[in-house]
Amino acid sequence: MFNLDVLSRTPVYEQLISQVEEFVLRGLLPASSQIPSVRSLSATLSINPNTIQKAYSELDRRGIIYSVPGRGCFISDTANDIISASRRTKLDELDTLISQLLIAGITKDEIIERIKNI
Amino acid sequence: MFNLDVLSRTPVYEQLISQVEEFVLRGLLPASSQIPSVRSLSATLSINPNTIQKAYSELDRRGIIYSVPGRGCFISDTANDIISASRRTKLDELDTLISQLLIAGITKDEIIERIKNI
Amino acid sequence: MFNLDVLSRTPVYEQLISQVEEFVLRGLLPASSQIPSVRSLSATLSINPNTIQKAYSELDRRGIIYSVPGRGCFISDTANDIISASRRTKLDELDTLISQLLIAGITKDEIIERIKNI
Amino acid sequence: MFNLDVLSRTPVYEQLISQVEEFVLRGLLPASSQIPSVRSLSATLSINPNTIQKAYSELDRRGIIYSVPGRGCFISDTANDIISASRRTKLDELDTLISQLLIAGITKDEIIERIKNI
DNA sequence: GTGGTCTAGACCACT
DNA sequence: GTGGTCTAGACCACT
Repeated sequence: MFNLDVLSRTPVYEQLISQVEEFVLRGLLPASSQIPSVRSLSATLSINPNTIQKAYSELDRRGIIYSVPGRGCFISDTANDIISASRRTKLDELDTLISQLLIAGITKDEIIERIKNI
Repeated sequence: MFNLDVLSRTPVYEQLISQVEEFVLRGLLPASSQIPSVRSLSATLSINPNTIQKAYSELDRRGIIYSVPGRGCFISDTANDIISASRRTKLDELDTLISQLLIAGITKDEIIERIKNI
Repeated sequence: MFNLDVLSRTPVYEQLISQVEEFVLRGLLPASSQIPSVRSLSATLSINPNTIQKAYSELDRRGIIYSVPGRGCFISDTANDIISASRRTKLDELDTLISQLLIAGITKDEIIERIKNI
Repeated sequence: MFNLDVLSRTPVYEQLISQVEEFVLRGLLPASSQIPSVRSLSATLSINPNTIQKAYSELDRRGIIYSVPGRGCFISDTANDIISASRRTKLDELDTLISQLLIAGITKDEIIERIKNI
């Protein structure tokens, strides 16, 4: 299900969050559906359970999943909305920031070049 | 001195702010030097004095110029530092935001495409 | 709602800013609540829309309201915090400045007399 | 000549700076006049020489005195102007800050009460 | 002369 | 309808 690269510069728990979000947006993880438990995912992916827990805690904090002690973790009803809103907000912030940079005399080409080098 | 395009989508007062900043960064407007009065610039550029005033107020608020009622407007001692720091901060914010967008599953190409269309 | 005195030495737009802040601090304008539109307030108070706009722009710049073109102006989630922090900062600056004045040989009585005459 | 109180909450070096300034403003220490050496003042006042040095360094940094290695420290030609300008600047800052506090809804009485308690 | 505030009113893009 | 920008021009206090 999940495809993590432990050698990537992007932290594994961020990769996991991204993939859960991606699955929700694509309808592969609908509201109320259960996601793998920390322990099973840890075993399947050979990832330290603390890393899985860190990703799940962040998803829970953002209201994308909710955990029921003793039962497991489930996709919330508002998950799709929250993820969509979050991306829209970040893209809006990007537009605002780019506008400010252009006003500050930094060209689009300079900005794009910088992004390519991240 | 200043070169404004009233037909541009970028507001005239923002163009003026940018150009004052640019001149400061290039050393053409050193600390303590006086910039044209609201009225004289209004006449030279054929721009309403209110528009000039709006740009000058913003520059004053940001500490780049200081205006002395009855005397005129002057480049502050800290102008260069403030402008440089502001640009650095904005570029840092850009890096942070791009990282978050990448984690959110938006690709560099999508981001660059969006920037090109601003 | 708002109570402005056009004859006061304090500019009308500053009076308006103060009163919005006061209402926020007192909980009369909670986060996300909409404030009157530029035009409606202009009509109600018989104040030019540009003056209202000036106050709203400043409140927006400070993060106390956010304006959505075409929709209206709304109290931000952080409005209360921003206003409180700003006041605390200004009082701290006052303490520092007073200390420097005392060191410079200016007495408390002279300072208080000066304040009374502002 | 100088009258320092080691028990005061105001640091001794600040007391010394204040008194040099006061003497300059009153014309008791005219331009080019020599002030006591660090060592002699340390002995006369029974103050650690480092404390005297700290005050002199600050006065030198502000252009109020200049030290000639091997000869001693002297009041600069611009001392009086610098001290006067500094006090005027601080009083201007006070006016600005008080105005902002009043706009922020804090009353003169509250400000004066706070100052009395410093 | 200078900057700062304000009125009166137009036009724009956007919801 | 909404906010944002801009023109045209008046009046103020201050240098």
